[in-house]
Amino acid sequence: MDVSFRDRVYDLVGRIPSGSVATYGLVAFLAGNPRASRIVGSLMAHVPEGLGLPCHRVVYRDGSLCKGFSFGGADEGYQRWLLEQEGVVFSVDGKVDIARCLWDGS
DNA sequence: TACTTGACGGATT
DNA sequence: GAATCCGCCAAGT
Repeated sequence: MDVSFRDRVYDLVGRIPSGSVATYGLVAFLAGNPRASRIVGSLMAHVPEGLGLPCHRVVYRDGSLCKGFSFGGADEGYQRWLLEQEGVVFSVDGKVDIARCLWDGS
């Protein structure tokens, strides 16, 4: 395969449907490296903006977001707002309800 | 070219 | 239940 792990991650993230979310670990798993979750995060932090990847749909395993790092906005509330606009459900904890909105990779 | 750091996550202590 | 360790790949220095 002449495609890098990185390219697979970009492709997968770009396929996350609106109203669903994926976790770093899930993307890493689908990309072929179940333990490379941190790599996914690292890639998201350096992903070319030109690809227009919906990075805001990628969250932690427990549904929380990266505090201090938001997508397209200066405050973390922006990412939550974006997801809510897409129909993603949030729990009372202020986290994404991944039990209901987790993308299954289809 | 080599080393270090980094949006994570699961297992272990 | 909380804290720590290890593993993975890419990008920056």
